[in-house]
Amino acid sequence: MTIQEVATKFSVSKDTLRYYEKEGLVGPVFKNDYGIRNYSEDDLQRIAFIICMRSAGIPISVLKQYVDLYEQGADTKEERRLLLEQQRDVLAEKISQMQKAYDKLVYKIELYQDDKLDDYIGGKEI
Amino acid sequence: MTIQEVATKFSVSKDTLRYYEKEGLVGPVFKNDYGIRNYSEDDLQRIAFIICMRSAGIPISVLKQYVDLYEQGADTKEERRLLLEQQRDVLAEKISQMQKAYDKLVYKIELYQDDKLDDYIGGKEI
DNA sequence: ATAAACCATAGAGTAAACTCCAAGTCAAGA
DNA sequence: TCTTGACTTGGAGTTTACTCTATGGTTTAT
Repeated sequence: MTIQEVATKFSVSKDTLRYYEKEGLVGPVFKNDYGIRNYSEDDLQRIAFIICMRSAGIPISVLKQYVDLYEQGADTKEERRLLLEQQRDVLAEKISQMQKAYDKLVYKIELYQDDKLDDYIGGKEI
Repeated sequence: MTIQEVATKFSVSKDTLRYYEKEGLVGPVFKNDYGIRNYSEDDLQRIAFIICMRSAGIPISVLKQYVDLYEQGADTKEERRLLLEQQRDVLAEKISQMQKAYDKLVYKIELYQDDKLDDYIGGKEI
């Protein structure tokens, strides 16, 4: 699969794919005699994982750590599990924060619909 | 309330509070003869709102827009409600993305607990 | 055979949101 | 009185994650 196809499939730019590879999150992807990338099924699965985690805001540095552990082999399983558990907890916290903000927004929108909101600068409810 | 007290109350840095003020999200906060800030109750409510929205990832530019509309008075109510509705939808989408990533993490952790994960580089399941 | 349309690399540039620094003012305690 | 510590400002610096640019090679259609 060419870089353009992968980029389209995952709705990211080709630059981003090359950037992830340079950072060691993906690949190294196989290249033909002219240096053109040809993504394998395994590459695609890795990319899917990375993009999913990135879309949730998990930093590249953490994903890089995980990938590095993975490439060190079975000895690091425990460490990898721990890392995933930490990130799961971070995500849970973030989701709860966003839910709070969401609820506040919904409440505020209701106030607007009921025309119950202050109109003036410095009012209690912005 | 002094800047230090506010910073402690909301677990942000004093620099961040001054930065928000410079960007026009908050205040202008009242200053005494020596230029020292004294935050009012209204300032605190505004700060609570801003920090809640920021913690959910809503950009400063969008919050600035909202604040600006607010300060233009009652004529902008409709526009403000629309803006909030848009941000509510953006948040909903983000929460769903993060939930997906969370579920994937939980599943992966289960695999680790059951020792069902590939150990080798390039394996299907990273 | 030449231009269009891909691909490549290295490295510079960008945007967002802080975060830090230098230089200075003021108030209180030893 | 002098030092310590909290505050001020303007502006520079940092981090993260891309994104773009310049330059150049390869295939394909006219």
